[in-house]
Amino acid sequence: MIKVLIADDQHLVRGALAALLNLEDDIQVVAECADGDEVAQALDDSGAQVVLLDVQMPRLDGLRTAQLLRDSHPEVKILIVTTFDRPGYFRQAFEAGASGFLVKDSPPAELVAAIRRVHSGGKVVDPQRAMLSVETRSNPLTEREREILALAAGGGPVSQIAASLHLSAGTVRNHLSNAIGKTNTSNRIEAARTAREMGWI
Amino acid sequence: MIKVLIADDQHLVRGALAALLNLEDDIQVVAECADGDEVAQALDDSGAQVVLLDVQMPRLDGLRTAQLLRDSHPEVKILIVTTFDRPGYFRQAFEAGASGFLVKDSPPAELVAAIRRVHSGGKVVDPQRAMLSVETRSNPLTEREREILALAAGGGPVSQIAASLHLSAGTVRNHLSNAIGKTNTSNRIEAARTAREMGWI
DNA sequence: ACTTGAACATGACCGTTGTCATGGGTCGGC
DNA sequence: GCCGACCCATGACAACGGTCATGTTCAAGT
Repeated sequence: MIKVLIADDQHLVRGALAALLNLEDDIQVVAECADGDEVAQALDDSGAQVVLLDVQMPRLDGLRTAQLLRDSHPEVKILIVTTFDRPGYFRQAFEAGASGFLVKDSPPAELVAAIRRVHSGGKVVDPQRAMLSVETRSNPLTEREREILALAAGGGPVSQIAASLHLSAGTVRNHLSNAIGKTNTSNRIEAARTAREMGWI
Repeated sequence: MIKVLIADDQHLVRGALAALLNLEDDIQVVAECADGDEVAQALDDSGAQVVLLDVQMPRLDGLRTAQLLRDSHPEVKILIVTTFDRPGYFRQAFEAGASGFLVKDSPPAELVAAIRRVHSGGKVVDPQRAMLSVETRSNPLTEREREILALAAGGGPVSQIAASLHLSAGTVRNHLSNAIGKTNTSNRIEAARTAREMGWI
């Protein structure tokens, strides 16, 4: 019997997934969490062997939760589930020690198959995702551009970014302009967003 | 036995909800759709009595689907389900003829209760949502502001908006400035977004 | 009839933003 | 050593965006 913990902030989805998995003879949902920061405690109480983590959660998201569990509960297998298939999520998931990555678009059968494979020590990659990830070119942004773009994502004015980096405003604008060009966007906000989606920052 | 149709673009969520509902003795999921434009056909084939519509769907979203079903299948009860509880969704759902509105944060028991109540001819409103909806002030935007804001949402330059309305660029900017003030935002894009979320456009 | 207030339209003003041309560093290959 | 390629930094410049002050129209209230 495979003991599973489900972490998803949407109560309905959480319950529905539990119902789905409990239909399987060899799978049992032993705990549910609405946020990442409840997972560690719930793991100790329930003794789950596989953890299903949704990326989007209010306080502690799935990716950071995975990082923490990797240290505190290294024996537990982690399966990341997400609504949006951004290349950045995919990369970060495995860097955070996850054993599998699944999109919520996948058929239910794939989820149960993934849980079994992960439980037996294997890795799970949505083949469609893997293809897309390969063709995603590696980061074309320079160090400075990444740094500035990350700050620009906060929405603050250029002058503030410049001040915090001890640069002139013109320099910051220039780096942003380069980043905008490289991301095929037309302003800093879109540039920051797509860079994040591509896993470049 | 209550026959239910589920429309949700995420395969996993769809299957999980079906599993959850099929656990109930008096409820049976007879059809699943990945998009709103499949619903009418699936309804004819399955004879479902209650339709579960997710708001977010790629081609034909849940709200528009509800509008169409209201005419083509007036006897079918509609339950709108959504991830994000924007006041606009709530209002539009009932204008589109839905009998119920539920957020995916609700506990699973509330979903089955809602299906039973809707099936027996009642209306279902998440009490928490109803409160929030009442306190949402009615549309503070003027006719012109709404019109311009809707165009601005497309992201086009001011000059283009001005041309399509036969106005000067300055006038358009002025209306946008007013709308920005009324929405407590700091640029046209945010203003358009929150106006849409509030159901003002 | 007069006043008041709201919605609309317009142009001026100024800060912000993105682009460009330029120059100074560093690194690797010829 | 020399040269080209690359990254970084900077200021000039033009375009865009939001705010403001002003003027007009129209409907409601007095």
